[in-house]
Amino acid sequence: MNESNSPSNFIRDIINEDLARGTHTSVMTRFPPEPNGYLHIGHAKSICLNFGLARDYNGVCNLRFDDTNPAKEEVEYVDSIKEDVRWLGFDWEDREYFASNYFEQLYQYAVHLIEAGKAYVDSLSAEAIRDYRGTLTESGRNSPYRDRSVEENRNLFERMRAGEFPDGAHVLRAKIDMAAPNLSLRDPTIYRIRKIAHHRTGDQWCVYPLYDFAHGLSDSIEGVTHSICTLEFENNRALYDWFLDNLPVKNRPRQYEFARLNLTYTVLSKRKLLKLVQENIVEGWDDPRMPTLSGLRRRGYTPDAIRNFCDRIGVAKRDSTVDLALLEFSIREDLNDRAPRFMGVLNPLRVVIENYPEGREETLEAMNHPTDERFGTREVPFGKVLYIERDDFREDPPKKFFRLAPGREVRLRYAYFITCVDVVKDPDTGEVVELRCTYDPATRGGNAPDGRKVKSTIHWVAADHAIDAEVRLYDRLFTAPDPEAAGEGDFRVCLNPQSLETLTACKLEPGLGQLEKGTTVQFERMGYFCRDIRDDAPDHPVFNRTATLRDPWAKIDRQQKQATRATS
RNA sequence: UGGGGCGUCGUCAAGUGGCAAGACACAGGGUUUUGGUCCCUGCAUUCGGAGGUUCGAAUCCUCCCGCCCCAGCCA
Repeated sequence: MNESNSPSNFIRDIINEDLARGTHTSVMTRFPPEPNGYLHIGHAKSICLNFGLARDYNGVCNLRFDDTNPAKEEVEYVDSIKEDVRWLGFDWEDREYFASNYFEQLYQYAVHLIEAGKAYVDSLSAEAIRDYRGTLTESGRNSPYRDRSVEENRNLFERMRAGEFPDGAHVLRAKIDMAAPNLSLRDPTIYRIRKIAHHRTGDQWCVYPLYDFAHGLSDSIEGVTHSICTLEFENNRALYDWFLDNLPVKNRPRQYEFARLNLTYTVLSKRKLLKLVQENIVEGWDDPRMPTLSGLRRRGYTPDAIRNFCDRIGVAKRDSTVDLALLEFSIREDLNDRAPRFMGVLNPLRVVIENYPEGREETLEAMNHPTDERFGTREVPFGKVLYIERDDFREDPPKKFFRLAPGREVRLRYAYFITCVDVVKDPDTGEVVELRCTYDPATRGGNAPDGRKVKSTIHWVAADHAIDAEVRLYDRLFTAPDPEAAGEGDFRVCLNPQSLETLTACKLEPGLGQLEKGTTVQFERMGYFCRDIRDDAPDHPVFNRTATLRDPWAKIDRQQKQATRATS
């Protein structure tokens, strides 16, 4: 039955059993976002779970917008949600539903409850209702309006719908048990008056159902079999069941809860993400530092990488926090296979090849992928003046530094061996501004006929053909593994000041000029970079760093620097 | 102090009475015209703790400890 390579989990166990026992003959799930924000990587977990289950069990998964609160919801969000789910690779076909489609049916269900003496109109204020609810350890008290007659309740509820009362004047409550130890059973509110236009139903309604009432019944209306939500709804399950038990429903869905995704160095709550956007801490919902799907997309993440990540993290009931390194691993793994290689110099250092003939130019052949020849090859221009990465040269090379240094020979990738013969510095600042090198013409293409080896191969770009570009180096948004805890409510105290470093003087090999927006490539030795879809212009290429490559040298370098700091 | 959940490697996570999968991370080594990729190797005598049942327990029982969720007319 399970034909995918998605790992098993407790929900699959339940479905297997339901199918084996004949409780269900088919599976229907649903992804039920509230259109009040953009989707993030945590939603991706839910999407992959729900759509993945439908796919593997030959069932279907509906997309249903849980739009019962007109005060918070907007069409902008429904549009972005659809785009993101589609981008992730899932298809809800014609099953695009809205809880608001069921408002009339839901209203009738509420009337049914009233007529059965199981719901009443309460006229207590919000504060009074809270007061009457009791506490975690003390039971609540019945509202003085709890025993209104069916007639009176029906009449009042009709007039609520008709708009006769202002917001807050009355609510409809389920009559359950004010002494229930489970607070969600203490006569929960199921309808409130909200004289606000709804993004889909306009001003057709001024009473709106609450989540607990609308959700399970919407599941039932659609024929959902397994309604999967996150752990914080476990207490609500009793209420979910109560409505289904007390109303004449045709289908009987069951709710199951799994642990929501937490990621280190990341916040994943819509409220907090909204705050990052509203306070301009980031540049929008699709800022490449955001864990939103639109942000990850703009960063250069692929749907495959995200889906693989979701498969790897599993589905269970215990609260957990996944290491951000696993997400990074997933994108590197995917991009390693599919990203064509190029050379790009981020922090250029000018190099003049002294023995290379003045005015001469040649093109060299480079592989577009080191192990997959289907990517083919390309020509890269070479000349007397080049740029190399500033980090690839050290005047006083520390131990284990294999790259260029005075007197040292390295290989220019796909080109020649060069040796540094002189260092030119700015007379005022002492800054290295140029390297004078010699090349060995016999090493064209990168191999020495005499078999001699070099310890390092570095990337380069020919000065005369380089294109100028802006490159944005992104890093984690927070410095603390748990930004929520670290900030004690204010996660802004642990914002990473280096989460964005903009480099404006980058030199890229000419082939990169034609690269389509939104495509991700590897700048050899530097990482994966995605051509920006928003700020890029023909005369102003912009690249976003998707991820760095694994970089053992960076670690060694850091350790060495720490060691010298400790001894001095 | 009420109710609902959860505790297996640094982080995720299999395991459902027969003797601790896998992944990431980490640490070594090999290959390499990316200090990338790839390939080897190592990494829980132990499953929150203590008792008990059993020939045998992470799995069953008892007690204890810890963590999460619930007092919106939010979802």
